[in-house]
Amino acid sequence: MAEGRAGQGESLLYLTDEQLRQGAEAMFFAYRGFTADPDRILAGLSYGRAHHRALHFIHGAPGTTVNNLLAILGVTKQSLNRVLRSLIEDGLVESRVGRTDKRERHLYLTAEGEDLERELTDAQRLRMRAAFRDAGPEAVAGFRRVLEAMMDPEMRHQYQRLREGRG
Amino acid sequence: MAEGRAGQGESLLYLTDEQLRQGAEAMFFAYRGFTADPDRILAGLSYGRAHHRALHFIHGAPGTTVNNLLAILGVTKQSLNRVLRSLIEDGLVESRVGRTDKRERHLYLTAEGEDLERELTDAQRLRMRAAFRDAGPEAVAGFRRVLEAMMDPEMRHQYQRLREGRG
DNA sequence: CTTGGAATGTCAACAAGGCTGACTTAAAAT
DNA sequence: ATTTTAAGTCAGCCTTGTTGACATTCCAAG
Repeated sequence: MAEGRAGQGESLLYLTDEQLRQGAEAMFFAYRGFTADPDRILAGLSYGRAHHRALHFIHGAPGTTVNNLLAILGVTKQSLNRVLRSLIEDGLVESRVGRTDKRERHLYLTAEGEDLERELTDAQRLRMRAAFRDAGPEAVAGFRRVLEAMMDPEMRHQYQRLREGRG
Repeated sequence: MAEGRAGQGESLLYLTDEQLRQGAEAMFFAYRGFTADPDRILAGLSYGRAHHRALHFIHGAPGTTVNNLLAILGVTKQSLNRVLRSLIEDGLVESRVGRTDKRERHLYLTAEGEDLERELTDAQRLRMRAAFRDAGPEAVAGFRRVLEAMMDPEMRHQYQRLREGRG
């Protein structure tokens, strides 16, 4: 179906069903690569991808609350809690009761937590750096533009807030 | 590729740790958007993302064998089998014994299977089409170049074989 | 004040979908 | 005839999602 419109002369060729199909497959295979390196490291420890995500975002926004993290990660609080609990028990994350609102817990990485975060992120960054270098700056800009357009609006705001929060 | 070299003065700015961090976060948020629409549909039925993947690749390569599918999906046969069994029982997938090699099972979607595949894919495509249109053809080309560079080499071959197999 | 509702976080139990290991059956290859 | 390969099954484990029930804390309305 669709396919339509391709005419026009020059090209909405990147909007054909086949192109969209290829885009979907590219997302699927690339995401596997994207998570492969940290997953390999985590397999040894008794942690999974969820722990990596928590470490990543706590590192990026120290002192964030559980609720905040919930919104970013998009999981239920019960699901996050399990992950957080093991990280806290193992001394990778510190949870401090809020001083103004004692219901809140503010989250920080310990030195040990920072170490693991760096190890995981370095593995991931190595691959991403190579991909970015191979593809070149123009491609990277396009990559980001498409990904941003693909997010749910709410997630796009989260993403942009994080960017701005770090300059 | 190439492009590289962007030059000393000019900008390897897209390779700074902060840029790579943003790239990682973009992947995370975008992948959530990417899977959100089909997930919503599947939630109602008693299927999950794994079923969608199976339907997608059987649709794209009718008659593929179980082993083939295993390689593409990158899961164990036990894991795939659970999914495949329910799809076969429910009449969405047909499994035919190979004529030249009777050990093999060749997989096809039934009419009903095609229907669900199309429903899921349409939902996903709608979002992707909008993202591609917003970002423009240049960006889409870059998007694909970066994703391809991010895949494991083995997966990149799978991806390219699929592309070629469909022109 | 006090009290009731909302926000925050915790505990328990369940399901999906990965995984490994052991084993069977049938067909093909040697 | 023996070994290897393709597929499938059974059992059991782990991670990471889910709901539901509950405790604590805060805050605002009465």
